[in-house]
Amino acid sequence: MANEKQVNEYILNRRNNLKALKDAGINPYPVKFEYDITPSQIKEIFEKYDAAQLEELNKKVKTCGRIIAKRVMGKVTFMHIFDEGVKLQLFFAQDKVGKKEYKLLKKIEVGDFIGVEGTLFRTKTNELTVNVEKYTFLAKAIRPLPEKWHGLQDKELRYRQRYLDLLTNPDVRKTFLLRSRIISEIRKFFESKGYIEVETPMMQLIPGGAAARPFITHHNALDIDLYLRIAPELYLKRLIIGGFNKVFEINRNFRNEGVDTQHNPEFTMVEFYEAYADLRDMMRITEELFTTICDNVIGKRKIKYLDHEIDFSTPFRKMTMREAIVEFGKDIKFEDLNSKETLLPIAKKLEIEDAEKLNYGKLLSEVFETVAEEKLIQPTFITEYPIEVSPLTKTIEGDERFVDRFELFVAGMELANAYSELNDPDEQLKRFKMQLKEREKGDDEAQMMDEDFLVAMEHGMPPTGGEGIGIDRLVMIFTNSPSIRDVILFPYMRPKKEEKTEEK
RNA sequence: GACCCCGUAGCUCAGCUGGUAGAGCAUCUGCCUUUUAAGCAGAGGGUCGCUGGUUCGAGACCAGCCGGGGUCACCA
Repeated sequence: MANEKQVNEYILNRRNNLKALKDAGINPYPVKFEYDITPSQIKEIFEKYDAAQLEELNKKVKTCGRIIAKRVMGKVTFMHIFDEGVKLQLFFAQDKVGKKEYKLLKKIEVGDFIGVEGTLFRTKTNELTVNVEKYTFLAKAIRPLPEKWHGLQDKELRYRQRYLDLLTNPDVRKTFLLRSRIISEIRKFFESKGYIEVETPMMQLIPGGAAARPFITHHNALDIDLYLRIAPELYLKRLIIGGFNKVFEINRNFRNEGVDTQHNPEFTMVEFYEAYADLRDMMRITEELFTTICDNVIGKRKIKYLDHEIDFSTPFRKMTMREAIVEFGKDIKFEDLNSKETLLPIAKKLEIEDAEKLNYGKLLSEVFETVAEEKLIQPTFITEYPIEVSPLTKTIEGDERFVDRFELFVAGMELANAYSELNDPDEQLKRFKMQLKEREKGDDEAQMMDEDFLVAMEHGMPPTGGEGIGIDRLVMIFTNSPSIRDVILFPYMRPKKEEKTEEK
């Protein structure tokens, strides 16, 4: 991407050095370097040896990395290379590497990759260092790296050029390492319980399983529009019907909605289903999963998140949606929550938009979100969701208005959503029809009818518990990150407008 | 989508009440055999996000646009 405007003195200098290396018969981009030890292994193994021990050991190493600092002192030069988050110092003396080789060192600069052979020793200031005898040029950088001790601060550049962020800001590297370990732990957790990992379509004819606007794409050969999935739910249930009793999927969902500190258009969920399980089982699994991550990845069950201390000790608190409204809402009584008529004045007072247009269940959810959601700091299961907002969930015995569902809240964020899955095909048809009516009323997030899914369910679906957990938000909590962008390597960014480059 | 804040050298940042641009790192030249934010001496580097406007004069003031951050709305 040689942009005319970006050809500046830095790039010119570096290109000149590149040419000088080539002229000296050096391949600036060789195929391979056979190292026998990495900088981090050197630090790990030899940090405990003192100067005298190292001298006696006379340990030869062959290692490599990216140059991040260079200090020329006449006929000796110090460099630091960086590899896998670890810094290692190199020492070059003209006497040792040879006059010609030492002179060529001038063409090697910060950002370049280098391989070295030499012996380990300690400098006067006691730093473990490679006394280089031979070096090999590994790759040339023709753009400079960001400044060395402030790192890259500009948020826009950090997100757009995450590789620079990762190189210069150690905490960022840590966050993404932790993310990787958390996902690995989640995978191990489900596998150890006999779940199998599956992959279901990302491109769907009918985007089901959640209430959200989808992205639309087009298949040219078939000349049909397809949707990027908003959830894998309906496909995972087809697998339960197909006799896989425990399945999970860790993958991306896509929702065509606003972007903020808790929402990215594509985000990662783990969704899992277990035949013959119900909502209580899902609660237990959720508690166990969170404590497993605490124990195996973080090392403790009480963690700091922003201004809060979050305590993942089990059991997590459980409240019904209505109980939460009464607890956190001012002057709201339980009796007020039983009908649209009694809810309306409360909703109006809370300035909920178009409250009179909402049905009972939506109104109740809106009131809950306004009054309680952000106050649910400690892990809390909220249960008994209204049927109107839960078209895929079984009702509670004895009260047809509510369903057997929970959402888990931590630090005021929705982290998980679980159901005793609806498996009665006639009831499911009724629920889809309810959704269609809402859609006709203008709710473009109401769910679409999926007849193929209904046919699957008509073949018989066992009682099933299912759940989805938002991995990005979970990682936010465990890495103390205030924004979802801090836990997604390449978050959504508006494309940069092309600047017209005038010819000169 | 609304509102608030931000955009100055490769990077990190100053720049007053409007008077034609500054520092540190980095780069280039020279010196230097134990430095680590190496040091010393010197040099170069800018479409002040973009486009208009006000003004004798704009990095600064005004308008619009582009990009970013945040709050709210939306997203159960």
